Amino acid sequence: MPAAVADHPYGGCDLDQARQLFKALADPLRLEVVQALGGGERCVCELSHGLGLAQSRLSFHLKVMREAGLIEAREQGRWVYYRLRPGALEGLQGWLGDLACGAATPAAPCCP
Amino acid sequence: MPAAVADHPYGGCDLDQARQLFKALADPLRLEVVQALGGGERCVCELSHGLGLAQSRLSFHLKVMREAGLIEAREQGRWVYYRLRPGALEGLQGWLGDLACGAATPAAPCCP
DNA sequence: AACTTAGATCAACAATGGTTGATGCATCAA
DNA sequence: TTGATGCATCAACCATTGTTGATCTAAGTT
Repeated sequence: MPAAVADHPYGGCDLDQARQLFKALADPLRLEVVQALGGGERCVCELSHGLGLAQSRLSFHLKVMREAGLIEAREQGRWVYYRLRPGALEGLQGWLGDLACGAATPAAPCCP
Repeated sequence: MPAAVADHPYGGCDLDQARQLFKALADPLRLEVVQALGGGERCVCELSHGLGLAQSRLSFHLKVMREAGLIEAREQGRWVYYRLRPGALEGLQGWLGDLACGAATPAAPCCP
């Protein structure tokens, strides 16, 4: 089997980073949160009210996304504001771009 | 809460499609397969030998990815060749791009 | 100091997802 | 037609994730 794709031709994040980010994005509730954060920074109570979520449930998912490096928090007094980590999105886009490069090559016949 | 992100400003796939693709990418084994397919079309036996996987296990993951629209199959005689669906990768890149647009906006103070 | 509110964390439970070995169904070769 | 090979599918089991309600801490308020 020929080599697949070089490691980071134009700036995609590494395999494990990508996996964690994909996992963080692989949940409907988290995607809603991510979409909300796509409009800019939001505080937890805003997200919780806006999406109608139990606080504990939201907090759990925020943690998952934070630990994956998808979002980051800014504490201010009694509130915590979350935002998307721009590097994360770029990293994933890059990773996907890296991947797409060679993907159109047809297979050599398998076992001729 | 202000509106988040418009539905498809420049060609990202829709929310549910994105979720399925992210889920399909959120597994280490599947990522290895995807990376292999990044080098072009491969037949199942090639993948199975190349990655040292039990046939049943590989077949399971190929199905997950196929059903998510991430890869597609081409049958030829006794073999089945898989490749990445280019639209899938572009769709995700677009979705991520859509998202990144407004993400830098700072939050209005939450409950002033 | 006593009270309230934002948010994190925890423990118990529920649900989803992945692995393994067996079986089935085509296709090709002899 | 018989036998072998490539791949999909199934059922049973195991592992990882998500949910819920309770509890905890740190700011703010009065």
